[in-house]
Amino acid sequence: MRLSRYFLPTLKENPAEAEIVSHRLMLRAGMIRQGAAGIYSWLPLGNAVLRNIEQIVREEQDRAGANELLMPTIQSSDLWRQSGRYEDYGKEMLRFKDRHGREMLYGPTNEELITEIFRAGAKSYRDVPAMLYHIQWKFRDEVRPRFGVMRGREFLMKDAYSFDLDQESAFRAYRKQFVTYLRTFARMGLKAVPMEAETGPIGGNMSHEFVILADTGETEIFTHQDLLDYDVLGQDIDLHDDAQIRPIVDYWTGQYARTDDMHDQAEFERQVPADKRVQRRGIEVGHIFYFGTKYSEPLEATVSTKDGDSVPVHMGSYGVGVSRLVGGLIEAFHDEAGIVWPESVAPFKVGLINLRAGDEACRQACDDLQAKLEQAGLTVLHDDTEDSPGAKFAQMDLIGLPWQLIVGPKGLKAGTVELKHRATGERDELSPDAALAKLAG
RNA sequence: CGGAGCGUGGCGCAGUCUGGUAGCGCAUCCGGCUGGGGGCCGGAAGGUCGCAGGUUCAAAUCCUGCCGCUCCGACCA
Repeated sequence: MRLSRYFLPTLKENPAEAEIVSHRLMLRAGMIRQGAAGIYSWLPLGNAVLRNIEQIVREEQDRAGANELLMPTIQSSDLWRQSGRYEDYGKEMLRFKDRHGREMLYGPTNEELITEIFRAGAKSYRDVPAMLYHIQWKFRDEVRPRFGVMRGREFLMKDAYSFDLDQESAFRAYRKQFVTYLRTFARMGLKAVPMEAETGPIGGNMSHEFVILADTGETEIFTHQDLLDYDVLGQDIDLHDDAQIRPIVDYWTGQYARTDDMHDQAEFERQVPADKRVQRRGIEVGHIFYFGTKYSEPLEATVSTKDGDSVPVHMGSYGVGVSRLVGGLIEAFHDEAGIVWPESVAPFKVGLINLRAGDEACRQACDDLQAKLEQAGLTVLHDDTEDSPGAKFAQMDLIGLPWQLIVGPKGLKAGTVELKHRATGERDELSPDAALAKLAG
């Protein structure tokens, strides 16, 4: 992609309304534009990141055997009355009427709808266990939206739902998602820690919040260093084998990991040796629940057992704040100059900078490099504009692409280009071919 | 929902107290110079001063009402 043909309205100055670093950087990097309080348009650069995150979440859900579907953003009030939540949810739920006067709502979550879908399609114990998920926009009319996309009113969320014959089977589904979450966040380069959590308005009796580490995060967490060093991606785990995932879940849940509101200093010191105690800040990006038959009973989502009895299914739900993660990732990965994307979610892998757009040799070298990088399957943002070098460096640092490939007339005469690693600041002068080999390899 | 504050060109702000025909920096456009960390010179364009009403010879400025946005708190992915 040529920068001259890419809609990237970056800002040199800080917008006044943005207080926290991720919000500020997202606005400055031209990723989002606010439409109303807590409601954002995703500009091309922001959208690219959102899609990358979404894809990682999707791949890991698929890996866990969940089936993707897509439920609507708008729901009718009927099911919500059946579950009793139409009254409970309060003003956070955006309600309105269609032209026929029917009560509609913009879905803040989907337990009712998915339960109804399952009820209609599953009748027998043979239809469980089942796990369904979708990635869809939701709306919660927060009293006070803030922190940009981290606490917006409209947000993109992955929510998965599990349906099982009994509690033990439901717990297996829960463990599967638990490990899937560890994998999902690890793939984004994040350190995520599951914390025992209050269940909140969704209800139920087992729940973990997944908190990612970020120095600017709003939550204080206390935990054991070993959890942060745990390598889940390095293991070859069969998620469908409970014997393999159970020890992992037991290990994690056996360690001290609490947020400040649940923290007990004496208990912390008792459980964690002094040199392993970690007190850091974090952001909640995922939440998993087991809630049994809370929805299946009132909505009559039952299956028949082998004996011919009809029993309500045991359910769990598993959420990931996809759009929130964009902000969360920036909170975790930024420096003075701007964003520092982990490679797995970066909007482009390489920023190709032509320092002298008017120079024929530079132009040819850059066109050639862009073509070859793209042939190698790498995404490239090629700055082919007439801006001054300083402006180009500053902008490229701001948008945080992992690699900068810098081509200037002086280097070219010497047969070299410069490869800069955004995260470490490391620079290498090497031949264009060597740079290609390093990036493509 | 309680408390605080802010709405003036795309962005950041001054001007409001003390009414007199709207200004600065950045960005944009044109020309030239420059060319490894948001460069320089010259020229240009761009604003119903959030909206409505009122006071006044005259309102960005004073008064009333409304709308929007932000921050702190309570609440949440």
